[in-house]
Amino acid sequence: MPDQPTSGLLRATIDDVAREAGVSTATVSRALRNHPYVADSTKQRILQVADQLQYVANSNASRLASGQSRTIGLLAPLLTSWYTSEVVAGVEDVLAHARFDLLIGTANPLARERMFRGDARFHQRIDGVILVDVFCSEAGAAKLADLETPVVVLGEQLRSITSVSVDNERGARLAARHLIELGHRRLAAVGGHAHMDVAHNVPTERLRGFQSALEAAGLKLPAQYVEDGDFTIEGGRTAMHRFLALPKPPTAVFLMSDEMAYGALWALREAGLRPGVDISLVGFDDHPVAESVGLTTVRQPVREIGRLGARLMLDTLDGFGAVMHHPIELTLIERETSGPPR
Amino acid sequence: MPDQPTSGLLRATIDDVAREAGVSTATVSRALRNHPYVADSTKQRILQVADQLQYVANSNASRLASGQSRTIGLLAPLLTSWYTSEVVAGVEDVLAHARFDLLIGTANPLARERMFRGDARFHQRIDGVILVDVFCSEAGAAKLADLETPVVVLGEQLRSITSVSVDNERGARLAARHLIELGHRRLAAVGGHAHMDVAHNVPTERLRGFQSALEAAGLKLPAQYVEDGDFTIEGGRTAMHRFLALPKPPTAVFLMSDEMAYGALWALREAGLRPGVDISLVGFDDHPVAESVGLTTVRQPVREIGRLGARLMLDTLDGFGAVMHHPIELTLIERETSGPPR
DNA sequence: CTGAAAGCGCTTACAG
DNA sequence: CTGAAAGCGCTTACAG
Repeated sequence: MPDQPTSGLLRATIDDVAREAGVSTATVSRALRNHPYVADSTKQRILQVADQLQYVANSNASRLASGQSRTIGLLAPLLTSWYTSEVVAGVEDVLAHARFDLLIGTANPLARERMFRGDARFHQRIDGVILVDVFCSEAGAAKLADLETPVVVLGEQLRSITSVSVDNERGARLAARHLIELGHRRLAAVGGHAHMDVAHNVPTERLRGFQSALEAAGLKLPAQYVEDGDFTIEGGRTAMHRFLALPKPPTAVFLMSDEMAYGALWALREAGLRPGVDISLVGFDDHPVAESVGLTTVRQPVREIGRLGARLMLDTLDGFGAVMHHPIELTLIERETSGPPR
Repeated sequence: MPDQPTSGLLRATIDDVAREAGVSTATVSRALRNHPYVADSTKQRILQVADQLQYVANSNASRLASGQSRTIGLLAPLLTSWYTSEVVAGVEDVLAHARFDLLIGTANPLARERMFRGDARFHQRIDGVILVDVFCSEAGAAKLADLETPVVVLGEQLRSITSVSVDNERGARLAARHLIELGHRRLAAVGGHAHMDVAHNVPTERLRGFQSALEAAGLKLPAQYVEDGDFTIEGGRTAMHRFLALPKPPTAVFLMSDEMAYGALWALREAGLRPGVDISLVGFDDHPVAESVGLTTVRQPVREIGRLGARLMLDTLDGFGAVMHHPIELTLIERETSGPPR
């Protein structure tokens, strides 16, 4: 039976450990946080007593005393999308293990403004900020780099800030080339976020990549073959219906998210058309449901992106890790919704 | 320009507000937290100064001083499922607005044991616990009710503990009756979690309801018409393939989650069978993708369940809210995967 | 209705 | 390598 210097119902405090180990609380504090200059024998004894008493430092007290919040802020334009939830899950996972809290906020214009301005009251509560799909560009990144608060950007490649992103142009090219190789000549693309006040580089880059692959094959992308699908199922459905209503509909469509592709699949069913036979579809993400509907798609390891982002933030706070860009691999997964044109 | 008694870069503290308003910090603390016995004029002045200084209490300090952690624990057997993520999103939403933290844990046997035992060290860090789909039964609930820590149970109807749940038997009956009315006589069911060490009432209740509806119609549910789909896409696919391999396959299948239904849809496509024509399918949840694949399903407002659970917890902590069960409405959504048998 | 003061449980210069 | 002590920013009996 472990000794219980206080009532069995109360959590052990640092004083309990200090008393039991016959040292001061300062030494306990140092020993438990691996500070240098603690005699090895002392440290061993403290560790043992702490373990015996099942001592865990009160995080409110240690944060108050140290002035470190151990809290990371995360800003994203859309919190409810599958993509963002996955990223957040990855971030949360790593942060929780490091005993950091996560403060999530929407990247509305006000929050962005505060970020770029380096609003002290905003920063004082957090040790660092992770930006998910918040369009910065090099100009904004330069300002961010000037702040006292460490920033990690997810979804965009930046020079002056630690960032992790996929090569969107390449992903779109993968999709386009696949369809071109199958023999398609009339290709269309569905993006989104054109209406959002928060600028978004993702659809822009993907469209550029898609376009460049078409051009390389001597093909054109007419304006009526580009639609805004709002990155939602419903948006993808509407976009596909628009294509189908065209005098000369495309034979293949690239949708910049799997969710939009589900909407397109829905539209095809409504029109009595067979995906991969009458019209080919390629998505982007490899969402959990994609495999079951046979969707050909460009896979990106979303949760991994979140995990890596969190780790980079932790490294930065530890003083490790230089500012650099971390590219993430993209893979084309061929399934049943893409096939040769009729 | 607002006065800045301290450097513009530092967050205002309660002392700044007290000095500026010409009162003591005790009065500021009371005024800001709506305590009684603060003169109205004093309160107004303090509120104004606080607003001007953009004062926000340091939560570490207030939690340390008050001894209240303002943290709710959440335990669930499976954290990565869509269902749990939705519940958590609902809980988090309400809790964040109330400035409560959420501590998420897996409901593994150890954690459960600590719960039921009322382990002090576990409870000392949280103000309350929300249990999501952790099987308790009345016996376990009675023990939980004895703890000092408030508990809210989600997913099971209990007498001695505040709980919110859907009527699983009724939901399954809705699905069965719909299929029977369409003319089906050979009905099958896919559940899951039979192998989990954490007992699970959900599939049990749904199976019971399904069975009772069949019996009421003079039908039987043979053992080979019941499969464990593990509540995953892959599990649903495997289960459906087993049914199809039977000498006399069912003409309609009830899957206890939409994700399993996606797997069943996949299996049908692999077998060249048309859902709603060759075989009818009914799911459970109304997952975001369900509508786009035309899945007939029993809708439950999952995020709402999480929201309500969190609100009940907050009410309990405030001393409001009696122990009671809160039932949630279930609706059958008829779509294209269900139709008359061939 | 209000204030002086103790205390929450840690961390961290400072001195030894 | 170690300890005494101040301090982090609040809350809350206690006294008035």
